[in-house]
Amino acid sequence: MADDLNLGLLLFIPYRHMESAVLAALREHGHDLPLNQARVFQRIAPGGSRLADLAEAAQASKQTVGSIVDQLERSGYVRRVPDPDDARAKLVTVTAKGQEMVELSRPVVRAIEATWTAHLGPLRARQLRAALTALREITDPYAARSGRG
Amino acid sequence: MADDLNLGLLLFIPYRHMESAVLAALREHGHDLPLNQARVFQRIAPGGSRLADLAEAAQASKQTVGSIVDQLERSGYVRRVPDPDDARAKLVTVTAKGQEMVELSRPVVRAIEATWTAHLGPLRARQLRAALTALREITDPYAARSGRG
DNA sequence: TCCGGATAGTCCGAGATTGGGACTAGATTA
DNA sequence: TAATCTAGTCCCAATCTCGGACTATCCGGA
Repeated sequence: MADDLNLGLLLFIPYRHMESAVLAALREHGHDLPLNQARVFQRIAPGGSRLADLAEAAQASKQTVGSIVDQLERSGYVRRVPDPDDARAKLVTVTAKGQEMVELSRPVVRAIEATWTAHLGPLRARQLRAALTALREITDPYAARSGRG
Repeated sequence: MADDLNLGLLLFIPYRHMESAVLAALREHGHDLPLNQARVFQRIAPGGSRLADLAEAAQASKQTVGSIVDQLERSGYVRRVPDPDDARAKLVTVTAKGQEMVELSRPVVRAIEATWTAHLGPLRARQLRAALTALREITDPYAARSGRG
């Protein structure tokens, strides 16, 4: 495995790095979000997402995601609102406090991306983003539905 | 978030895709490896890894990784051998059965990488791997130590 | 050489997490 | 209208996770 890691792990390593850094920064600002909550939270679409969609995106059961959303709701980051299109469903939406957290994370993400860009050079950094975005088309089953709102 | 996902999530999506595919393929061959076990297993260096190193790589506590290694050991995928350099330590090494699983996963990884290459074109695919490998230098705290053996 | 402090791994136990099964309410199809 | 499907929730048992404490061993200094 040493030098020739598979692309999967190669993707995971910087992902985890970014994730840890963002979570650490949020923690310093008083938002102590566990990993599982963060992973669900970041998947919420701008106009809100259904539980079942979040479960699919996070590849976890509805019960699991339901309990994570409970916690996010108790902490005030999200809210469940009725889905106007379907009375059975609810949309998990980001509250003002949740939005504040999103805003807080933005500069951290930008700073790390800047580090990466410095290391790779602007061209390769752009190419990286472009390649990953293209890859998403064939690797994100959730992508098709994520434009709600 | 919609179109302009942060690089973190952009990295995670194809990673998860690869991981699921490999695990599903292994399952079809009788190797039913849970996610947490797979994530530890894939971090074992060719010559064996210490528990503490695996814990750092997986960003989990020693106890957690210890119990995961217990399971991998019970299933016959790894073995603990004394570390010749330090009588306190043990090296977690991959057994023949574990190696078989590694071999089994190789073609699956290659197949998915081929799909990605087809989607991106050979040049961009090469660039992607190169960029990720370069990124590892500044995002993998474990990289320095991972060349054991 | 001996000793104090650091490190590798393990055991224990409590709290959190996860998901199967079953349920209600609402949608959809015939 | 009835049969069927789907969204979300409740209950509960199994599993997972990790802080704290412990033993064995290593390392550096006197």
